[in-house]
Amino acid sequence: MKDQRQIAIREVLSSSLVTSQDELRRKLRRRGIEVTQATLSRDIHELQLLKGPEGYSLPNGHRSTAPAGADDAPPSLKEMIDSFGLRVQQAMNQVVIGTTLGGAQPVAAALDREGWSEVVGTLAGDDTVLVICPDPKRAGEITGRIRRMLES
Amino acid sequence: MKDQRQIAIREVLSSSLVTSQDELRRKLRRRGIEVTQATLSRDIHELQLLKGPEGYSLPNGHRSTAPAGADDAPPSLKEMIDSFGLRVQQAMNQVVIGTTLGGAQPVAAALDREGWSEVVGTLAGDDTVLVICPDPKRAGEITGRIRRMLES
DNA sequence: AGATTGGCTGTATATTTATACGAGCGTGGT
DNA sequence: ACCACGCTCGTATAAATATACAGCCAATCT
Repeated sequence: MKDQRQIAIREVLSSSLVTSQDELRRKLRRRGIEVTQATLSRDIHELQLLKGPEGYSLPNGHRSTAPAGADDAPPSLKEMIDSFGLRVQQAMNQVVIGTTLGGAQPVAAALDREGWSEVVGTLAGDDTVLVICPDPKRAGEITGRIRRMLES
Repeated sequence: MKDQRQIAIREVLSSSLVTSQDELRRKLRRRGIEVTQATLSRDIHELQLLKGPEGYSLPNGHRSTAPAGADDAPPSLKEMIDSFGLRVQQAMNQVVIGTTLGGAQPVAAALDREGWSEVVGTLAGDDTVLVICPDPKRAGEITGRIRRMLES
């Protein structure tokens, strides 16, 4: 019942414009599927459909957030540094974090997530994260904070 | 007023999870922007933001409509900033441009294409472009120019 | 100047969506 | 058989979002 209905929903959406759940309900009824708006709300949630000014649409290939599967809390910076961090060093207003191979991206992402005001932006390669701070003073602040995580 | 607010909205969304317009309203208030839910509804419509089970998200750069003119002139920096740009900030002789995920590469490419003399080089990650300038003064020049594009 | 137009916003409210709760049903255990 | 559990769904309603309407302001026209 449910599976078939959800397939039908995707079919309807891929071929016509739907701007409300009630409209979707009417279109499904023409296909012989009769349900309430509440059920559609739940289906839409499960299918991870998106609603924009142009109505509902199928989940956009590129998930901007998580790969949808495992929904845990995102790992903290501390955990990332523990797992991947190797060394930190400051250079003027920049901080360079050395990581294990492949660890730079996750560390940079976790760093961004912290939302620290001393961080203007981060760039990650394969095993190096470059952190840009407004000035040397705040770069020092960040360096210390990360070094402390490394050493804990 | 409106332009600045809409930029702030994109920034908030790119860095935190927002599941309702009222939540967005509170987060904007912490940034000193105070508006009503009704206005946000209109902004969200104009920005073509999408809402899914995971909250609001930025439109996925690539407009689905009309894959028509595939090979036109390469997109201008202005267009790239409009599509992907979130924020600009200067740090000494560097300029950091925050973009939507995946937007850094195209923005950096467009920036290179401009051939500005104040730009020594660019580096792009996933959502951050680092622009290196000869000195702070010229970095300020670039920052202003890009900020103006953001706010248009 | 006074009138007119258009953009932006808030208020109030209509419309749409999400959810608390409970009923119905099939499965597996005792 | 009986019960417990889990899943699906509808009803009723809470919560969230969109919009009709009006006020305000600045720019432009007569």
